[in-house]
Amino acid sequence: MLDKRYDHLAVEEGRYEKWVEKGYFTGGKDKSKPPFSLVIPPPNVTGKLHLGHAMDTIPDDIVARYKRMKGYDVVWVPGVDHAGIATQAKVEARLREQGISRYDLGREKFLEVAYKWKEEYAATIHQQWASLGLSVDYTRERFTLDEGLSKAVKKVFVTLYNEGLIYRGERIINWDPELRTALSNIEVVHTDDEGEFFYFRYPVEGMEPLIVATTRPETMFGDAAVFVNPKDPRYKDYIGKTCVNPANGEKLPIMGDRYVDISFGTGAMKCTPSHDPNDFNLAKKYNLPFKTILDETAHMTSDCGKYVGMDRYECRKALVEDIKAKGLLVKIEKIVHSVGHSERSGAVVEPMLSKQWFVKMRPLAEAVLKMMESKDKIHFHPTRFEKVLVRWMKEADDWCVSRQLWWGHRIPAYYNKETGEVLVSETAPDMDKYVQDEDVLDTWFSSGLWPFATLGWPDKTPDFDRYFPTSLLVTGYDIIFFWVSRMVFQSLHFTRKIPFKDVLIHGLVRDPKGRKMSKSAGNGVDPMDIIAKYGVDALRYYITTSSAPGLDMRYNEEKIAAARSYLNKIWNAARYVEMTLGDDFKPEPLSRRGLGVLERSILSKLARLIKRVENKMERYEFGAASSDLYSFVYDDFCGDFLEMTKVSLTSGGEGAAKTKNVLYHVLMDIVKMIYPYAPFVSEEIYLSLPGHLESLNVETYPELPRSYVDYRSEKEAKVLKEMIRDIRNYKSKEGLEPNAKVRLYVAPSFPFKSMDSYLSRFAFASYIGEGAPEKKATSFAYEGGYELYVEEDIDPEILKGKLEAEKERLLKEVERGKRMLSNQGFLAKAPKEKVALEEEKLADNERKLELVENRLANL
RNA sequence: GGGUGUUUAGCUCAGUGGGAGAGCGCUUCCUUCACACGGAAGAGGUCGUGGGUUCGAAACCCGCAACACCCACCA
Repeated sequence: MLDKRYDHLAVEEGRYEKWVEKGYFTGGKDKSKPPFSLVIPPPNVTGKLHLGHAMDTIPDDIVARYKRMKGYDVVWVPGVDHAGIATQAKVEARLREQGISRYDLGREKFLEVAYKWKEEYAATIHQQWASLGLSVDYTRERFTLDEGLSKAVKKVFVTLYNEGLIYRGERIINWDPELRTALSNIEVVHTDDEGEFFYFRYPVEGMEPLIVATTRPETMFGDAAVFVNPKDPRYKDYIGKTCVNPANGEKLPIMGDRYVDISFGTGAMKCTPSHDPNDFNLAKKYNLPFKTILDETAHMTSDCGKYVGMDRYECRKALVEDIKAKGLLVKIEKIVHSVGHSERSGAVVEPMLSKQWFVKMRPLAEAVLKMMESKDKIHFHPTRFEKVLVRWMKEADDWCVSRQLWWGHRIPAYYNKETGEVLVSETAPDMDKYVQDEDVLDTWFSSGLWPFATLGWPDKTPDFDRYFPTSLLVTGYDIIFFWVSRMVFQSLHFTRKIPFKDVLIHGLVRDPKGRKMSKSAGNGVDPMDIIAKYGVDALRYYITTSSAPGLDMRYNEEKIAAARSYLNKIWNAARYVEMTLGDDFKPEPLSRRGLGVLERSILSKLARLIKRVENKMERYEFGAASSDLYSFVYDDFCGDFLEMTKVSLTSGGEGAAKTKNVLYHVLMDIVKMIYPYAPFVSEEIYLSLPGHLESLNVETYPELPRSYVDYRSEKEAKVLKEMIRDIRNYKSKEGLEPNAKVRLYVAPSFPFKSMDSYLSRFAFASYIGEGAPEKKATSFAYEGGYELYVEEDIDPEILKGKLEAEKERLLKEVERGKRMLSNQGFLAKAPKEKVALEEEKLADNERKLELVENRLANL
């Protein structure tokens, strides 16, 4: 028997561990079932899970649990991501607190520390998966740095290299001077920062000085030229001349190129080939010299004269002062411009000329574009996110994959110590002769292999054969570029298959004011706190039902409380059913034979509900599915059926037994349908009901044949409900006590006459009769087309007012119906069923109107 | 400079080519034997704005506005 209160702590306690022990989440036990597979978006081993992880994993879990019930062999692969740069940054920060740098430790020692860190956080993540109730298959758990993934990474790197799709080259890359590593373009976050625009005078022999504006004076030591637009009349005569660099007195050629925007700044632009991607291109075009003037920590190199060793900003300040002293500073303007920051360290990214490894994107991207135009494309939900993938694939530049980090997959490239010859190989060569590349790969390089490498690729494993491509991926729109795109092209290239058939995209959880949640802003919410306070089932329900797919949601604690109230409602309904059934209840198979109207009605609604919910679950529309279920639970089941059945139950006998059986089956089906959302509380209820299996985890999804659909019974039940409501309303408005006795007469044609016991119990309407009412009674006409006569006297004025209002309403309805039905366009073009429906409504309203008018006339 | 999304009840948000919805909040009433994490009744909305398509538009199309986000090398 259930406790009086739904206590989420008691309900959740120890349950998950039991499920895992029983192996309910282990896939592949029954290969006769169709496979359904997913991979978890592997969380970074950088810290605790946040609400974003809940958004990733709870929908996965709902689908996994639903699919198991629907008879699929579900495999959900869990795992964690080493998260190269993010983790290394954290580990280094922790070391720094102890006054140690990674260089003090050296590579090997540092990796030991990092592995310990990984173990620590992986343990936390496991705990939190348990708290969230994720039905992942731990027998298949993976880690991006484990042996299998490492093998896959090497294989992919070497193959791409041999195919000419990975190359090593000197390019302008984004350099994080704090973490001292290269970054890919998408790891750079641009923000509009306030800065200064410095206007300097560049002396030109025999002419007016050229005024050049820059936001980055310190890079002037690396300048190779000054450019103007050849179409710019102001500077026509300058092209071909030389000017003097105010920073170091060196002569710079003045050159013309149409790249220069005449309207921007002064129309004259300095060119720093080694520290700006555009300048790099210009320098290549005109064969200008490259000079690197910043080191890996963004301090000035020896090419910068007396400024050597200064930090870039220190240098900027000092240099501007010096130029000002020389009288070559024209002015300083405040500007807001876009500045690139490292996604991880926040440091201002320095564009630097550097030798790095790149993945050649065009051929790989083209394959994705072709796939997305084919019949076998990946289906995104909502579909608009397909455009995000496609756009990025159209624009993707070559991907810089080498990182000057230690935590990650070391690049399988080896350099001959003597000749410098490059050898790229899955197996290490003779290390006496060769030295391995120091760098590791971008963490997304391995994440990009996740769906197939976790299933065994490059080996031909039974899992890979059976479960790949995976069925569904759930992730946020913010990592379509980072992750989804990489998985897609790697998968297409190496397995010739898409990595997943469906992608369900979710939005971000924001704070109540709509701001992004972040640690620094201190507005984050720890899901574990929510779970402690409201229970994980409430959190799961909230996460999956409180917004439309793909849209951001604002964190709203009230909704979590509401979710909890809902679960509490189901809990108490179950408690009532249990109490009602009694100890000796034995569930019988359902049958429609001998059921009363209310039973037939609730089963009819249930049959239709199951279909609707199922359709929505199949389309991953959890919000829509649960709102159907919600109104069934609240209104149809708790509000109407539970209340009404109190009548037939108290009457005892055959009818009561049948009602009990229906109560039991409807509740069971509700519990099964709520299970994917709220597995803990539903399991508790399920196990307390008779006729259960060992766990809901091995149950099947509810089914109720179409033959249970019975609109007539639904209508009859509805009329009963309306009559009760009307009578109660009526009494309340007339100032009668709720239990005032009233008498009912219905017309001989009234179709639903089997309701007297219900009316008596819920409306104290003691009698249903036919024919002419007693003379002294006061009458009122109601929506359902019946009449009520009350024995007590009623103020005729109040009654009149009420009738007038009703008449008013009905007149409008009738008018609307008539207007529609006299519209030739409507009659000609609207669907037949719609027209018929309107005709029926009109007739109904006209009949009611007549009743009301008669009443008024007789007052 | 491109692109996307949002705009619906006081708040947070669903919804969808055929009569405006939920939760919370608010008003009135009720601790009656599942549940006060409850029940009953109720107030509250020109569905951002201007056009168009349609028999019919809050929904579809076009423009506009506000807000949010993404992409892009404006020195």
